[in-house]
Amino acid sequence: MRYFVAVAEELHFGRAAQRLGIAQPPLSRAIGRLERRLQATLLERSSRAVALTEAGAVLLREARAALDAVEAAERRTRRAAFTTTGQAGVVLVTKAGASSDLLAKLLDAHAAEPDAVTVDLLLCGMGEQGPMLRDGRADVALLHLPFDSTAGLDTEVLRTEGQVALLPAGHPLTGRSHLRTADVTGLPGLPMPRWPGPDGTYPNGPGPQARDHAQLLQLIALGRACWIAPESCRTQLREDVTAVPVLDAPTVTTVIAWPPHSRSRGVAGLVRAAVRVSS
Amino acid sequence: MRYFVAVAEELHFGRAAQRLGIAQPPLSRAIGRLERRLQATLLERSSRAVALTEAGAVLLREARAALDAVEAAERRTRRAAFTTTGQAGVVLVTKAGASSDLLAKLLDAHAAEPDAVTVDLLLCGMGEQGPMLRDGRADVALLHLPFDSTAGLDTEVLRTEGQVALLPAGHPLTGRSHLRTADVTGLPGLPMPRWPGPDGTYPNGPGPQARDHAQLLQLIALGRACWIAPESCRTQLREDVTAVPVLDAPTVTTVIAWPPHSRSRGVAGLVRAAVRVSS
DNA sequence: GGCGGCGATACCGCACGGGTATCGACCCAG
DNA sequence: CTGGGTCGATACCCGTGCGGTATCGCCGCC
Repeated sequence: MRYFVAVAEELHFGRAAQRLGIAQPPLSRAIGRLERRLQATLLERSSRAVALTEAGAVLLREARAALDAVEAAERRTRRAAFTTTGQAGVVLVTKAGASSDLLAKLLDAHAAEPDAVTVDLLLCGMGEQGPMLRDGRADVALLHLPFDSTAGLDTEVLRTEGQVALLPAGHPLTGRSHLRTADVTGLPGLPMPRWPGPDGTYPNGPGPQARDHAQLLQLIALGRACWIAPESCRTQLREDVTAVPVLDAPTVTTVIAWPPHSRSRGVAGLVRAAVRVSS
Repeated sequence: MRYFVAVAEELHFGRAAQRLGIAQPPLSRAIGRLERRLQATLLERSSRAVALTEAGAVLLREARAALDAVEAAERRTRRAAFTTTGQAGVVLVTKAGASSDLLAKLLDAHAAEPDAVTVDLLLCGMGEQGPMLRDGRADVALLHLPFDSTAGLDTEVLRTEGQVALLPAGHPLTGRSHLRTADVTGLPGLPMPRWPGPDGTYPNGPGPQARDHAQLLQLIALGRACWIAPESCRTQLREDVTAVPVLDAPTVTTVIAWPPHSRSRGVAGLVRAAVRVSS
């Protein structure tokens, strides 16, 4: 299955074999065997190009999920065995820099519980929490609707908040008590920065490039950019950046999420602490 | 992994090997290899009994999910390949006898769509829809909250309804315009029937045994039982069974659900038809 | 203390997965 | 039109791994 996913992604047996660290002939045979076993034509080979069939597309989706599941099984078991203390640790993943105030309260409250298990923190980029939960690198996540997807996860809502515009201190708009989205998009000289996607490349378009929150805040402080972010980011602002509420920006909901089948005692305890802190 | 799940469920190498159709020594070695590969002690062998360790319990949960995922991948791919028409069929699973009016409307509406795919129906017992979706025997399900769990599934609400008490025609309570739960529990001579669990055995206690809806209705008509069911069951009632609203019974919500990663074109079309029909 | 149940170990054979060499089909350039 | 180059399939060989049978070691129990 790993083999098939590699070929389906590369659409090229040679490159796929290279990526898998094996030679090309065994790969061809493995795919052939898989097709015979499933009684399905997965790939259309036309001697110059390789294309996915309908059934191949189905298998690609399902196989990715299945591979994630076995990877998760391995990783979680390894971790469970490694923490020999009897208390299995739990890995909590969240976007770097998001909800840090809530996170701190959550960790404090949880550590104070009598039966608290060890919590390892894992910070990631935007939208990577889902895959992390699916393949077992993490057990619980903090997500932010509507940006992250909770598909396939169990969740508890922790808080909802409005958003604020981040502007250079002293900018004319900082005198206003509130703004609308239209006020801060297309400001001359204050574009929204571009973020790198999951593949590390920046989208085309105007605006400076920012790799993390520190760079973003510095760009704003220098008067080269503006941004819209959840209210709670105010606790992490520098003095030379000002926040002004944006009334019509979408409300941000912070939720704690976990894969439904892996609700271990450790996960359950952390979730309980989270809802208690947030209410 | 299949081997480990078998051993973990039987807690006995000999029986597990028998169930797997292999001899006992290879099974012992396979588990040993797995433990070495994961660097974890999964089972506590004390020469007279086998017990799960903490890590073993984790792996059991995760391995079940993983095995379901690969089984689902195999099944869905086979089905996608088998329907050679270009249009991949979709399997819809629901509890036998539940929401049959809505189901009929849904199937009609969907069949009338221009790009409708083939829909195969699969009827199952109570609470079996989740596993069916997980291991690929079905692609979409009709669930009924709060009885079924939607953990790990994407859903759309189709309708919510109250519940009614099913009583023999002519019973004194059928004169009332509405009832409360307490009115129908513990009625002398009219107990709630017992249903077989997933393992096929009946729970202990009073009340007659009923294996399906026809038996249930007959028991009610004969004045030997009563029952509480969603309102929509009225369309399937016999003349000798009367329905009376129960005000404080929990509201039943019918939802259409599917595994989030497998939202194929066929599934999406069926869901669209469902929400259109229900609104 | 001997017997029986149960998991682990020893040893053997086959079959499957991987590697190298080569073929056959096709595109393209000259 | 033909030769080189690319790419997947095939042929053949080898080693490892998995499964089977026989047996051991341990422990509870009659």
